[in-house]
Amino acid sequence: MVELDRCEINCIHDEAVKAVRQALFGEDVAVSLAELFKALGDPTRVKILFSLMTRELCVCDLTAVIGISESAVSHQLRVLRTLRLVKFRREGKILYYSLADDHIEKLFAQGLDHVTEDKAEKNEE
Amino acid sequence: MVELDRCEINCIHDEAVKAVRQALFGEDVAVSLAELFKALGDPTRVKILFSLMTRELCVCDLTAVIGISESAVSHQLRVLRTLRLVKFRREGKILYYSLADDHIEKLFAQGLDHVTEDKAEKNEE
DNA sequence: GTTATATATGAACATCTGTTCATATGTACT
DNA sequence: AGTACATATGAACAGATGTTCATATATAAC
Repeated sequence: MVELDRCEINCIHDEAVKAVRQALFGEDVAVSLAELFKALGDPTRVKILFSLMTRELCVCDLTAVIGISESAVSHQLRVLRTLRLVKFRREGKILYYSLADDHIEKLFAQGLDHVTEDKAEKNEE
Repeated sequence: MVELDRCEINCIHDEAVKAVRQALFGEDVAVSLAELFKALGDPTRVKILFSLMTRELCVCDLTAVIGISESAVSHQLRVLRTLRLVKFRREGKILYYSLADDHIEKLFAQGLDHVTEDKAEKNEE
């Protein structure tokens, strides 16, 4: 947190700023949160996660479901693994991926809520 | 949806793929969801939104709270506005921004859940 | 050991993203 | 009209991101 005791500009509501700054979580939390959402912020990864909401799948299955290269899927799975959004179990040569926990489903549900509500609101496109 | 009647590779679980493909939402929904999450996937925007969870603030306030340039804040507010995550009201020259609806708070709550749970799990860093 | 299959990974490259800087818009006041 | 202030916006540029291609693992079967 950069401690700016007073900003040059003068339209500032001092008490509000002070209060909010105190309520604001730390830089690390903001970054972690952003990383999580960023991981969810790609169509390919959204499809992967949504696919895994139905059942566990191997990399090949995901390739077939989503329709992109195995390498691309694998790379994206790594991102999701790093952020603990998916886990996997090995069975011979095949790796079965599944969702790491149920947070993702709840996040998706909330997200879909917002998206569909938007669609209804603007009523077009 | 690209209709690939059969993939060349042969580790595929046909029924699973078929079932998941049918359950999978359309390309447009995936993209919309990804766009929403992508908007939440940046530390600056996370801070802006979290700040607005406390109370409505003008651009200057946000600049002071977060500690980045007014222009940067303004650009990010545009992103958030476009995705209907924030709204604003004018009072003279000052624009007061606030959260567009309560979805964001719920999304943040879920996200924080995941992040803090992760932290506890790996128990380090 | 070799070969085949399933997946992972590194490098390369084009595209996207966020900030900065300069400039424009809109509102209030004189 | 003009000036000042709050915010928006466009261009530019560095850094991040996602895919492809080639190559490397890991397991199974021979």
